[in-house]
Amino acid sequence: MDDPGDRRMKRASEAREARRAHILREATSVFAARGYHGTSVTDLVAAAGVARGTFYLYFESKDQIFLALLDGLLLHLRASVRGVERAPGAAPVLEQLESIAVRILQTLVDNRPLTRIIFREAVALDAAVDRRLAGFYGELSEWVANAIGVGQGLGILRPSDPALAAACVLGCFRGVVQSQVVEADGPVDVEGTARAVLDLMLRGLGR
Amino acid sequence: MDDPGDRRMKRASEAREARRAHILREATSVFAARGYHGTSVTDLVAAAGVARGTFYLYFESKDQIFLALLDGLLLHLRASVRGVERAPGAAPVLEQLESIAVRILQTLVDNRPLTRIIFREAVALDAAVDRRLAGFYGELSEWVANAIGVGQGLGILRPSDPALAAACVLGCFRGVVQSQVVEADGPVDVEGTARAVLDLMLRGLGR
Amino acid sequence: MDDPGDRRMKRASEAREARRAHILREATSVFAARGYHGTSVTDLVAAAGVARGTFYLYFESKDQIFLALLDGLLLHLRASVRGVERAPGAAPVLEQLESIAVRILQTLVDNRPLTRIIFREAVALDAAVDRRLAGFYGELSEWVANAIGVGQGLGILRPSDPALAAACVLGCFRGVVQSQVVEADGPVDVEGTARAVLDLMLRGLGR
Amino acid sequence: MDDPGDRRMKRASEAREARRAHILREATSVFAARGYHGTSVTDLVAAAGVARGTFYLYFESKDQIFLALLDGLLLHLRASVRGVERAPGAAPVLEQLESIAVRILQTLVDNRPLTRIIFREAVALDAAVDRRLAGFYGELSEWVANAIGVGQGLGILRPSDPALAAACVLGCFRGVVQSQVVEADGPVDVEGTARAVLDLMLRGLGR
DNA sequence: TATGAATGAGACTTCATTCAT
DNA sequence: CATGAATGAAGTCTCATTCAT
Repeated sequence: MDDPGDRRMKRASEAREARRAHILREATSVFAARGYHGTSVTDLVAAAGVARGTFYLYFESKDQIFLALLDGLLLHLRASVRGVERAPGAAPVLEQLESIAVRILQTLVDNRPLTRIIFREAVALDAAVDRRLAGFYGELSEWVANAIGVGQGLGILRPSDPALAAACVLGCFRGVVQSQVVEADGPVDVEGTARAVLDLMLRGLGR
Repeated sequence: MDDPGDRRMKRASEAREARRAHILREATSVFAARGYHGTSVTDLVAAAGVARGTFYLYFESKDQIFLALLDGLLLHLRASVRGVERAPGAAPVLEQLESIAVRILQTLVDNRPLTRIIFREAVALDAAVDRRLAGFYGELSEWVANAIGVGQGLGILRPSDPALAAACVLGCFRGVVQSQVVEADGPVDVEGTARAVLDLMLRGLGR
Repeated sequence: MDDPGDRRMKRASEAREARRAHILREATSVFAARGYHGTSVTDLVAAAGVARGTFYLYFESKDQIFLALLDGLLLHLRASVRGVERAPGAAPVLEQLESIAVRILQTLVDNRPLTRIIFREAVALDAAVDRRLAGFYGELSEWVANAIGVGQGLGILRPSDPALAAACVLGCFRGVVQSQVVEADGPVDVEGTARAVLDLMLRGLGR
Repeated sequence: MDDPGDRRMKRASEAREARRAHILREATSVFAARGYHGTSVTDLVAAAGVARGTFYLYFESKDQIFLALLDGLLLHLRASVRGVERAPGAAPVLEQLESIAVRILQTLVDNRPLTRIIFREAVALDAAVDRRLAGFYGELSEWVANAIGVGQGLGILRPSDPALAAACVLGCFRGVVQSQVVEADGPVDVEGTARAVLDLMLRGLGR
């Protein structure tokens, strides 16, 4: 243990990781500002302050760095979504839902540039990106549909097609994120917004 | 009348219009299949079976043909959105809303390939296209927010931030279109879906 | 004689000639205003008010109409250049030279647009144009060199290399035309200028 | 000093300069052979033996490489034109004029291909090129007219319109260059020609 | 590992010329 | 003869990626 060769390798590997992270971070801003198609590799290397060749030492292609960016956000988002606990002593269901909504919204606010990229460029960039996003969205839909189903089973929610309802809920959420996070530029009242949206979805506009 | 010169001109003009329509129609498929950025003028002329130069006889540029496509859809959509009538003897408000929702949904279903492009590539296509889409979305948001405000004034809807509610409603609708029209490939129960979404938005998931 | 067929053919031929002349005349202005390369066939047909196809009924190509224009000017110029008469009773040699200079200058002034084209576009447009202009210039050089040789033989001019002197004389003339006819836009004192140039060439700047 | 980084940078910079010069040199031949308008970027890269993109690494456009070529020549020519010194002890005025003429002629002979292009394509190449050439010609005219004015003031030259005389002188010179440098292909007796032209311009053909 | 010059496929657009009507 | 829509070769320029140093 403590072999100098290992140490050197470890340090080198850390340096490598740091550089990769640096390029990725800078790329986020550039992609957010200019869009995927509006960004050239020249822009990316200029922002990161590295040579063109260096870029390809860390990322296979322009597609791949975009994919890496995307994966970073998806990782955060996945961590924000947790199953609703029904064990005795667990927090009330509504509180749980609210805290999930808050966490997701917070993650998106914290990663505003990245969120903008994804919301603006949508899909159709690349088959790989497509699959990634579609996959995540699919998971999310399923999770929401499932949660709705459970709620209906518990008698908390009224009967309706869970898949359609999930599409509605996600779309609604998406719409709010679009207007508050993507288009607007100011601070977001994460908790208030999450609560308002949930309230709207649960009780509707009517009465 | 019945001057042969006139007749010839009329026929020429018709032929011109037909050819333009043909190129436009083929372009829709190509754009839908390959995306806006993935489509080159070469693809467009190959699909339409005309020479490169011919394309430019009918459209100024790749941007312009896409804009023409988009404008066609926006025209239909705008026509689908009408103010709610409150004159005595007018149809009940809910029915009116439903019929608006049905018309919009139907238009999107009727123009599925184009709808797919727009939903998939979202914004960030082109400055001009961007402005067009953003403008339409802005109008729509305003219209919905306004309608909600009116509803609240009439005591039909409960109080809430109309802008946020509008973002929710549009997002919700968008989410449903995404899942039923863009991602799915089968026939859509336009009326049923519209009714279900409206019901959801008005009464919520709860109870 | 006076066969109606002949008459019809003649009239048709005249009409044809008139139309050709019309296109040619309009082309002169366009070429003068935009240059050879800056002029498209579209410009030419627009100026003449005929269809694209019609243009090709009268001229083989864009090159050929330019050549035709050129030939028109060269025809005029050639007519202006005559041998110096030495027969007893002929006008004094100097007077003859002056009148030649005046005639050439006048022709160029009368055909200002065309003159501009030739002076500005020079050569290198097309092998045919090249040969035409080079041929005319060669003839002119030879004629001037010959005249100088004759003058030297008569003891009117001092000895010098006639070819070099001819290049000088023509160049000098060309320079004056460039500044007075091509670049300037006002009226030209043809006689005064011709006399001044001749005087300069014969007696020099010195003393 | 002698930092390897510096050395590498210097070598790279030299290599860059060399390559640029190489492309420029080859371009001269191509332009001379095919004319400005007859030359495509494809021709230029083929002649230089570099890839399409490489060309644009060194020159902004076809216009710009031609401008660079032209600027090189104009630099030389401008350097050849100096004011006539009248300080006591300066060389006699005539000798000074002769040496200016010799230097200009020599520069043109040394850059025969480029001289040919400019004389053959004349103006109307490109707006920027046009302005450059017209500017230089204007300067030259002014300089000559001014020199003639001075000569007239000193009583060395006889009275005449300096502008017209300048046009004559430049045209004359131009004519000689055209016949000896542009059209002919053999060696040029630079000194003899310059002396002969000056003599002709000063003393005229007459007597 | 880092660099950045070089590459070349491919994008968009123009325009002289043809040909069916 | 007249027309003008159609053609397609050719032109300019960009940019993701490679590779010798």
